[in-house]
Amino acid sequence: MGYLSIGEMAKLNGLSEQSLRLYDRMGLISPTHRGEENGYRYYDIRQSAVLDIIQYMKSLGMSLKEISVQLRDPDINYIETVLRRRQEQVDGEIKNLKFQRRAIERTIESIEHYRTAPPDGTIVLEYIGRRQMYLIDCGINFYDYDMDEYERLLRELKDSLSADQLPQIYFCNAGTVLRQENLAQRRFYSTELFVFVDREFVSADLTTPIPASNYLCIYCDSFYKEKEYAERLLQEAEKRGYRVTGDYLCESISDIPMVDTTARGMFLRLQIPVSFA
Amino acid sequence: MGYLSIGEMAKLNGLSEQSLRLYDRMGLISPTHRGEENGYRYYDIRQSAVLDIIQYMKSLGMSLKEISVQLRDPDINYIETVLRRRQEQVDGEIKNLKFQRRAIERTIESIEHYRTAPPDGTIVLEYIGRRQMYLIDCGINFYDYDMDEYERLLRELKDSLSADQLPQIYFCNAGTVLRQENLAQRRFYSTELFVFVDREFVSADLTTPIPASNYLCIYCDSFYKEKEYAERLLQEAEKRGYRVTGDYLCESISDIPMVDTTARGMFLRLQIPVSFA
DNA sequence: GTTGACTTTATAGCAGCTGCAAGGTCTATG
DNA sequence: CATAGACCTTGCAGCTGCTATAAAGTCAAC
Repeated sequence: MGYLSIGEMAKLNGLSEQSLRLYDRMGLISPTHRGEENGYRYYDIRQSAVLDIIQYMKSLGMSLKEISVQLRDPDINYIETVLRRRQEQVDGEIKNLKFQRRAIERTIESIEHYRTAPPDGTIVLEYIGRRQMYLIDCGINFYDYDMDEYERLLRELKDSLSADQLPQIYFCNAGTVLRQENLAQRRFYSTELFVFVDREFVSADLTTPIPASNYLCIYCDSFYKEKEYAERLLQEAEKRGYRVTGDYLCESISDIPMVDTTARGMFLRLQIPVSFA
Repeated sequence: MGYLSIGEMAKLNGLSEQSLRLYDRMGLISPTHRGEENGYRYYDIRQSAVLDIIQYMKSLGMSLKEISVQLRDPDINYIETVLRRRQEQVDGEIKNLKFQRRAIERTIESIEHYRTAPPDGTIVLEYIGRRQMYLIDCGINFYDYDMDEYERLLRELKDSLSADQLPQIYFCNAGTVLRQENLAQRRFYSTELFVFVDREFVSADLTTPIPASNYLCIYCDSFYKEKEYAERLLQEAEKRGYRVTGDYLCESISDIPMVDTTARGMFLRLQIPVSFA
């Protein structure tokens, strides 16, 4: 009495007939009976318990092969090991997803910023809140080189990020620092690259805080105009009677959507913190 | 000057040569040059920017095909849509993983419980803290039927769980309730199945709280001994002069590791809440 | 006896790679 | 100049956990 055909068993347990056949072939679970004449698979409803276990083990990230080994020769210690391994893995995945979640927010904000950004060459005064940067010193003055070398240095930044277990995703918001004293003397010398990161996600000893301030900013759509525009920025600050209060930043805005398949699409916001006095 | 071979490009960007060749074939990114004679791929380091974008898009869950479309004909609005879609997806995944994380903890506890559990037939008094159960009324008195029907009802519970968007993973901790008044009259009539769930993860209106209490418990290794053991439990309570203060529960412990490939491996803890007086 | 729902096996495909084989090429050293 | 060893090319097979399809056989109901 009461055997279930493959279709009934599948429906009852919410999986496909194909999966049941696959599990049979892989030795996870075979029907208790086979039709003598027709070769049909007939399952006992109690085998649902095995399907539950299979499902559970799958959710633990075990492969079908591993599962079949466990079903054949169950080892509770092994299961416990898998559970603990999986627990750590899940913790890691949660952390990653939280990173990613934040990075996506950041990109959306960045796109909005890009959309509303003034055209190339515009100078504006903006208040920018407190930020946190992840900084590396690459030991090479990139102003002496061109785009190629800059790309090479970006790779270094990228490697450094991943060495510190930070998600690559922050990488879309990179930039460079020019120290206040160098800028004052029009000396384009800098070896420092950064990405902006989140204070709440990245440990404090890896990051450098940038205080909130009013910034005099100029928007720029090419890597090659940077020096010229920076000069304009300084002149404008002087004209307006602002005092420069910190380091100059060259921030790349919305790197991602600016796709140019031969080179990095650039939209930069060059900025210097200023006070009025 | 300075073209990169496929190996250099791969190393620089932390992916395999095979992947670069795949991306070429799929039309995501082709080397700017090809060796005339030897057919070698030569990349421009600036193409790293494209690889960054590809990586970013991949992390957004886009397929290589979608990515190639976007690279060919970028649409910032589409990107934003993908970003928002991905954001929701990430939120869902985080929620799921938190569920899973908790369920794994629960299973590990369950295994530990199983390891230290007394042998079949032992009666002990245990304090059990507050619990939360997800309960369904299946409308059928399962004491009138055997294991087959019980399996069928478990499937119903399972469907109900997934209809309420709860993870199947809780399913490993199922059990049945017998109301106090029925037990008192030795009337084995119950239509209620449950799984234990977490208060913090499952909305309150889906769950029923079980207060903390001392429970007189008997451990049982077979479905078929339940009635007999429940009777023993009642007699023991009487002998010790305890008063039954609530519903009887039949809780299955560590369902998962008890693998018997023909039927559900059972280890039950039958329990009645009692007070002394 | 026919219809239509079911079953069987076998085979191919998916995505995003990895790995291998067979063959050609580059560069450095002897 | 020869040769070794690192590199490159294409093409094909394989991985996982399915899904989809085809061709053929079976069952239950009318």
